[in-house]
Amino acid sequence: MCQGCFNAPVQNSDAMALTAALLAAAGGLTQRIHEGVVARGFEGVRPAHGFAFTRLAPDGATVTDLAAHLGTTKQAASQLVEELVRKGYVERRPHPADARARLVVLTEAGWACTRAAEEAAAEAVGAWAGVLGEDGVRALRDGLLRVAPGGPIRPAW
Amino acid sequence: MCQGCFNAPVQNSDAMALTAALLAAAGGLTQRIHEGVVARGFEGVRPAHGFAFTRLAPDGATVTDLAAHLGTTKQAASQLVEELVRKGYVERRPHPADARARLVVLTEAGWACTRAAEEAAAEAVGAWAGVLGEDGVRALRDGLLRVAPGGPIRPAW
DNA sequence: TCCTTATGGTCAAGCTGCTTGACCAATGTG
DNA sequence: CACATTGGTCAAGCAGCTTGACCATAAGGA
Repeated sequence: MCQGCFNAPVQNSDAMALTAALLAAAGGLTQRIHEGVVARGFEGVRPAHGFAFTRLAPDGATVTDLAAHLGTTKQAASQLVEELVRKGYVERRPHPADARARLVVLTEAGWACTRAAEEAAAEAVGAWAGVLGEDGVRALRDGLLRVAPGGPIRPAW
Repeated sequence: MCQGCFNAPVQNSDAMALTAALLAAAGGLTQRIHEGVVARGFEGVRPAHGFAFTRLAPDGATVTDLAAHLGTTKQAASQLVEELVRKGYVERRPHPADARARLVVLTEAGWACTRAAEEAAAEAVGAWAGVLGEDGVRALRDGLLRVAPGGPIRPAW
């Protein structure tokens, strides 16, 4: 075993504990948000759709933009958009400045779903505030932001 | 929009920021551990295998145990074990107390890979200590542990 | 201008990891 | 000793993604 790592200030077992806690928290939070969205009446949506919504929300985006945001191929992004169109959450509009491109924008249902996800997230995080307190949650968020500034938007494993 | 949520102490946008930071941190850390494991010469391993290793490490486990740990069907767990057997990381031994069951245990290569993952995790978390300090990392870990005690081991989305 | 290259998007085929369903061997329970 | 239960595998199918090919528009240079 690498002596440097073995003798590092942060012990291996601690690192694994942090990793496990991080994965558990992320997985649990994602799950709760998803359940909250479903409970609010939005069916046929997966967490992956939420990652797409965060990119589409402000002013829409092209399929290529979305693919870059999600870290997938543009074919995969196109299929995801097609699915969201079928389900009524987004629609394709002609791009105002490029006849090749198509601007994908949220429909009213898409906006409603996005708001539902925000509510569900606030609810789940609110439960955390009951354990850590408002300050604790803020500290957690700030620590994570400082530590993962450029992390992947769509964790895939 | 739900007024209760809108007026909640933790604002929706804050909740989404925390969620994004959490996902980015988890995704980034997983990615770095994976890269560290690959850099140490272990090929053909995916993060999902690491989740399996953490269950098999102490004394081995049955396929059914593993399936429960990973949150999948036992068929999926069986296929994963088959793959790990092919790659030399685990082996199936007869179960000492039940002739139906088979005990899946790590081989020497499996142990080496587990140690490599621990080293890579310690390395990645060590980099975080450079930003947050030792105390900051500890606080982060403790906060996460308090907030996600029973979260899923294998985040899937 | 025309030709060439780059870019946005889709269609089609294939692969991988998982699921459901069926089944067998061994266990335990009355 | 029947009979339901449990551990495990085989087989088929599905969902989400990838690679490869292709078309339409755009951008840039001679």
